[in-house]
Amino acid sequence: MTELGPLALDAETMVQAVGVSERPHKPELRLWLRMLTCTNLVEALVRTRLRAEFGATLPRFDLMAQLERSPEGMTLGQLSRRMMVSNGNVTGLVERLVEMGLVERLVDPADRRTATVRLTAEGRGAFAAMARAHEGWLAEAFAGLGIEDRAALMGALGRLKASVQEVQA
Amino acid sequence: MTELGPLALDAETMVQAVGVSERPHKPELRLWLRMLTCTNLVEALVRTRLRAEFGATLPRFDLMAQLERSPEGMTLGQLSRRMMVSNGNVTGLVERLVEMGLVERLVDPADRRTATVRLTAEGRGAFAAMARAHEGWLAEAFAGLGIEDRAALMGALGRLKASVQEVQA
DNA sequence: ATGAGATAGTTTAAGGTTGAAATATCCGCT
DNA sequence: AGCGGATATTTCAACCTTAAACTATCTCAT
Repeated sequence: MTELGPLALDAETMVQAVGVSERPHKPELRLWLRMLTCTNLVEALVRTRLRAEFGATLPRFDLMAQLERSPEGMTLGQLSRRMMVSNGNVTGLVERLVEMGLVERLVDPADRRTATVRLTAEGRGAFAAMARAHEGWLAEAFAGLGIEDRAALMGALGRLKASVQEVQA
Repeated sequence: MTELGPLALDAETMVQAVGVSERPHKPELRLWLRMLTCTNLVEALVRTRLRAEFGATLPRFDLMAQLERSPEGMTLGQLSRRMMVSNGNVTGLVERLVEMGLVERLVDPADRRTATVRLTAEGRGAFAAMARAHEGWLAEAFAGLGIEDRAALMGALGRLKASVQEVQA
C-alpha cells in the first residue's frame, strides 16, 4: 500500500483538481441515479424489516409472493421468468424454502424435466403475515407522496418500462 | 441472464395478468412493483453491456464513478456511505480494483485508520470509456420518455426520496 | 498520561446472483 | 425404433452483499 505524501496533493492531482471542467451530466443520468436511489432506499427498508421481524430475506419473500398468486403451483422456469432472475438462482432459493417447509416441489409425471413448486399450508400462513406487514411498510415509505405524484409516477414509469423493453428487443 | 427471452414476464405484469384477487393490492404496492421493474430492467441492461463491452461489473463501475468525482480521493467510509453499501463490501471491491491497477490505496500518515482510494491514470482512462458508453445506454433506455414525463419523474422521485428517508429516521 | 468511548476498516459466515456449461428429458421426423 | 434438436433444470466458479464480530487507531475528559 503506497503512502500518501506529506502534501496531500501531488502535481498530477493538482492538475486534475483545477482542470476538471465539470461537464454537466446528461439529464438521463441524473434521472437514473435518482430513481436508483429511491429504489435502493425502499429495498433496504423492506429487507431490513423482513429480516428483523420475520427472519426472512427479500428474494424468498418475492418467490413466495409469486407462488401465492398461483395456488396450483409454478414451474421453476416460470418463476425464473416472472422474477426476472436466472434459472440457477431459482434452484437455490427453492431449495432453501423447501428445507424450511414453506414450499414443496412436485415432479410432473407427464414431463419429468419440469418441477412444479407451490406453497405449503405453513408457507401460505407465513407469507400472509409478511405480506400484510410489507404493505404497511410501503404505505409508510410512500406516505409523503401526494396523490398527483403517485399518478404521475405510475404513468411515467409505465412508459419508461415500455421504452426500456423496446431497447432490449 | 442466460436466456430471459422477450416473453419474460415481470412481477408487475403478472399482477395485471392474474388480475382479480380477493383483496386488491394497495396502490403503493402496485407503484412499488412498477418502479422495481423499471429499475431492474435498466440495471440488467447496463450490467449486461458493461460485461459484454468492457468485461466490467456494475459495482466496480459505480465505485469508479464516485472516485472520478473526487480526484483527490475518497476514504473507504465515504465510498461506503455514498454508494449506500456496507463497509465490508467496499473493502472487497477496492481490493479487486487495486489488483486490476485501476485504483490505488493510500494511507494517511495523520490518521493511520483511514485509507484513501483514488483512480490511477489507467483507471481514469478505463472509466472515461465506460462512462461515455453508459450515458449512451441510458439515453437509449429513456428515449421513449417525453420531456414532461422526465420532469414529472424527477420531481416525484425527489419527494419520494425525502419520504422514505423520513421513515428511516 | 491514560483509559473509556468513538471511529475506520477488515474479517467471516451465510446467502444472493449471474452466465456458461452440463445433465436429463421430451418431441418430431424418418 | 432411434436420432437430432429443443426444453427444463442443475451445477459451477466467480462475484456481490450483508450483518455482526473483531482489530486498530484516535480523541478527549479527567
